[in-house]
Amino acid sequence: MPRYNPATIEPKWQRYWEEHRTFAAPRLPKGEKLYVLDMFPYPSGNGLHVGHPEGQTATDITCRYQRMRGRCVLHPMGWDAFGLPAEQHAIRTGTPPRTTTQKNIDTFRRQEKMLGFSYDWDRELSTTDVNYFRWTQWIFLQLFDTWFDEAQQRGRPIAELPVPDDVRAAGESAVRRYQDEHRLAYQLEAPVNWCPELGTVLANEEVIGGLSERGGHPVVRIPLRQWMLRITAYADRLENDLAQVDWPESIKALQRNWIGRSVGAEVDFFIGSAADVGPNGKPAPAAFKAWRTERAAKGFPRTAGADVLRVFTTRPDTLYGATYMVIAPEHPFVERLTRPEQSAAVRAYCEQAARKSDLDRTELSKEKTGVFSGSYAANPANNRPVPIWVADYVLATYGTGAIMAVPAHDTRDFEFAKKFELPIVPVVDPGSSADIPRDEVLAGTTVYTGAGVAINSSSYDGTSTAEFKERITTALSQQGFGRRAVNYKLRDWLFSRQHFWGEPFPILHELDTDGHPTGAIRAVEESQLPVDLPEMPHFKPHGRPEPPLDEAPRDWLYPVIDGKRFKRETNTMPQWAGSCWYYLRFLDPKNQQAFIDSEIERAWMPVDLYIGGAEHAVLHLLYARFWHKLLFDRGLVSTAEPFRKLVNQGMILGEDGGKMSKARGNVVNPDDVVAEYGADALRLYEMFMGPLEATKPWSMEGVNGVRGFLDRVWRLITNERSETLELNAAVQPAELTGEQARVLHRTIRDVTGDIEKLSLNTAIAKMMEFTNFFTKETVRPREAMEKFVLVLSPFAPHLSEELWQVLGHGKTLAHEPWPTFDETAIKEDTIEVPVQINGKLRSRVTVPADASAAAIESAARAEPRVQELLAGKTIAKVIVPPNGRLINFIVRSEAPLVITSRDFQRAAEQRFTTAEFLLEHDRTLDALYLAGYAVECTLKALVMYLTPPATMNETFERLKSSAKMHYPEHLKEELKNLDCLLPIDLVKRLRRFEWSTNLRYESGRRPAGEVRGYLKTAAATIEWAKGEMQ
RNA sequence: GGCCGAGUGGCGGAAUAGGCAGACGCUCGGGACUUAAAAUCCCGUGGGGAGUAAUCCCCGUGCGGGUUCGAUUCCCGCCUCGGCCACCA
Repeated sequence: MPRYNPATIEPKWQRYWEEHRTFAAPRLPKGEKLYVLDMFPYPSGNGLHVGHPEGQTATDITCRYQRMRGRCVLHPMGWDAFGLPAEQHAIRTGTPPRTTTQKNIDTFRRQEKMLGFSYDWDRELSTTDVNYFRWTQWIFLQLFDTWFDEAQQRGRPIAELPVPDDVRAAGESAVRRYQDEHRLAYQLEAPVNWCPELGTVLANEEVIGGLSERGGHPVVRIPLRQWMLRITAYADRLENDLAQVDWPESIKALQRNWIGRSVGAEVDFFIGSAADVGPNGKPAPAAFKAWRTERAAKGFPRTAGADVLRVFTTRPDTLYGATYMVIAPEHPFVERLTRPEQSAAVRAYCEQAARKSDLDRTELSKEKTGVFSGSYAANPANNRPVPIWVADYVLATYGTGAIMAVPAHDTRDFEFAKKFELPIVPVVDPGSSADIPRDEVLAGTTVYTGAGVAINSSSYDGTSTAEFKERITTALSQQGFGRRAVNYKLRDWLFSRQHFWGEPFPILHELDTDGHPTGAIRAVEESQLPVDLPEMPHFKPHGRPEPPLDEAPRDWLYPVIDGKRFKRETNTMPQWAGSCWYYLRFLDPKNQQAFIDSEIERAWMPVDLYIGGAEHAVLHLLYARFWHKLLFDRGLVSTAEPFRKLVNQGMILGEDGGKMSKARGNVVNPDDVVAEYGADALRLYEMFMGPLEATKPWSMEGVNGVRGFLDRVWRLITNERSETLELNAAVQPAELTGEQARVLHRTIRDVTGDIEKLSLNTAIAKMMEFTNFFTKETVRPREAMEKFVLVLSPFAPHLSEELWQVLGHGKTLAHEPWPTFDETAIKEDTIEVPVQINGKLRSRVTVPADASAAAIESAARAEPRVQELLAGKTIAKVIVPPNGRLINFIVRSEAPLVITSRDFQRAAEQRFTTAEFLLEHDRTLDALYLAGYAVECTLKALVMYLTPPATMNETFERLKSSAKMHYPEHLKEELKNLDCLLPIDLVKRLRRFEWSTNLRYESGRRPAGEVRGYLKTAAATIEWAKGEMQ
């Protein structure tokens, strides 16, 4: 009694694939290559999550399909295994992170294999393998050895960096320092986010609202020496090259947003030296004049001197409206600019700001705070002195850390100016428009941030905002006061972490004879790589920002090279490092000579399809692209972009519709699902849930549903009643009937198209339709069954392999050619064409598939029901769309309206309303006309009545005269009968009636069939209205 | 506050170069088989209405407008939900 039993079938085929190395990819592609990649998982202690197989099944289906299409497919899997949890586990239990990590990897590998993905397991790698991270270190050395040539917009070897003569003259160590300042990997003493709880420094991206992203612990800012990567140098290319990749627009937008390019101008405001400032804190006019003259002669300096406050603005056109300036509390000039009388207030403010966490700054954002420094700068546009304030709404880390404040045209400046009663001078006239209170803008009581026409701007008055920007930027640079400038939100990448469980930096710090660092650093020789992690005696945090590796054994920590003692860099790299290039290592994972063989790289790159979660939409993808561009610039890879096509899978929610989490108790474990329903059912369900990109809730009933489908497929082909595994008797070597062929070929065509579009949920629906059809067939031609099994195989590979074997095949179907379809077999002889009348579906006609528009029309006209509906009507127009999939008759009624006084009389005799009477005698059009007319009259009357100063009598007279103009004589009688004057709550009642019926009817667009429903309402309304009037 | 995305039956979702709304699945209801149950198979399942019936009609894709012979699809204006960023000058 062999029923479908995934518990035996699935391990059997997994073993087969492994033994036969069915999915091993060659060193170099044979034929057309396809590189399909999943974002490799972090092997957490919780094991695989149902979210992982979602994207992985999609890539697996693509791979299995493309293999059968003859593509040479590379599909690898590995582990992003450095990370904090293993280290924290080590601190708690003393278990070395490598041990924990290995155990987790083993669990993940078992689970991945359990799901039957067609990975080439020979290429498995982990970022924590020494053989892997030695090359991560090697790439870091490339970053260390590269500077960015702005002019050429590319990274070049540091040896090619032009060194200014004065630096060269100052000696070798000056040159080295100059080079170190220009490397893509450089050190910086910077305020960093120190999290005492985690014992580490975090990147800005890892801090959310003043708390650590992981664990939610408080974070404080302290200065510390850090490694930085100069990603900002690549900002423009990272943005521009988005144009050449096939990624979702939303992800591109996220990246652009993160890079945050904005175009504007830098402008210098003169502050002068102490000697240039008068007793009131304002620059002395003479000094300012001298400065202006000097600037006109020398131009705008590259770096701002001490005599100016440099600002960045995207609105140089509002320069005349800059009535004050603001500098960040961390700005280097704060102390200098603070006048004695303000120093207590400023110091208190800055101390308070320093204590504030990011969270506080965000939460207090509603209320602006700040303090006057006592000093002034000179506005270069109008030569007026403007006060300089210190406020934390200006960020030290963006632009120059100082702004010119234009309260009339910037919301934040406006709020600030209001609070501190600073002058507000409008310089942009918004012009008259309905939504903008122009008067208030011109009075300075409302902020306006849009474009307009310049005012209060000297000779620029009347200039449009866009033109003004251009002109003033040009003028400023001619005068030496400013220049065009571009700014980015993107900051350089803080690349060091104070963890043990990460890649050590291949960097040595030179020590003097006393064992103190000299400040000089050098790279570890390539030949000395890898720098492995030392055995650590313990993993206890020592509570200082220095990394755990500071406690490493001395022989590791203090190497001696050429008789000189060094100290190793003890920071380690962040988890992002390993994931920045793993897609390259998969191509050549065992190479001991190079990070990748360049022939192999050229042959397989780029990644053709990359699928993973949207949580990596910004950071991982930006970092990886950055590294890739560096490698590209250094001639180490052949493509400018690593990932040609990117797809983000959506999140899978718990059955309760919330995010899966232990706390909610709604986590679904793949092991359980596979044990109960099988891996094929899990795979199929995850694809059937909905579109890949959508967020979808899990449903066990849904899993059960697709399992039912697999059961039906099993019964379709095998004989479940037999003792042994054998074919169902209905499966015979028979010719396909026309309909069978149509179903088969349509299924092949649709599934093929859907896989190409990654529309996998609809692909499965098509296969279900196939199964539903053939289940009813008593003869199931073998050919159809075989082709169907091949089509199903990318989705449910285990079941398909088993059925393929039952169908008599000796080896795996993984490399069988993908079935082709025959368009002529799909074509039906006849098609059913919907017939619309006035846009409403009324009937269908069956016509030959190749029928012309004229043939469709005559067939439609011949249809009895259509004839009935068109009887007595004039066909104004017939529409048949080019594809011939529909016909629409546009008709106008020319049925004469024959409502006579006799009708009214007889209706009254039979105690009907006139409308009811007409309806009773099948004179629906007349009845509708009457009803609509009556309702319209009622409405008109209502409107007139409600319009003062009309009295009831006046209203009635007006109504009658209006009726005289538009309506036939005999209907006026009915109007009189209505005697209409209505109470207010008729409005509600009428609203429910679609009174436009009348108008539409008059224009002939309403089909007669629709009349009855309206009529009832209308008749009832009239009746009710009459009642009201008594 | 900014950017992006989404609103369709009891549920997950189909269908958009504008053309039969609700494919496929779940749920639920009915039936067949069975001593019975499970399993399986068949039928029905957006709401409302008319009819003994075959069948027919009306409404219906978040709300309000618009374009069109025809709008879930396109345009304008809102509402709601979700995601990301958030004082970026």
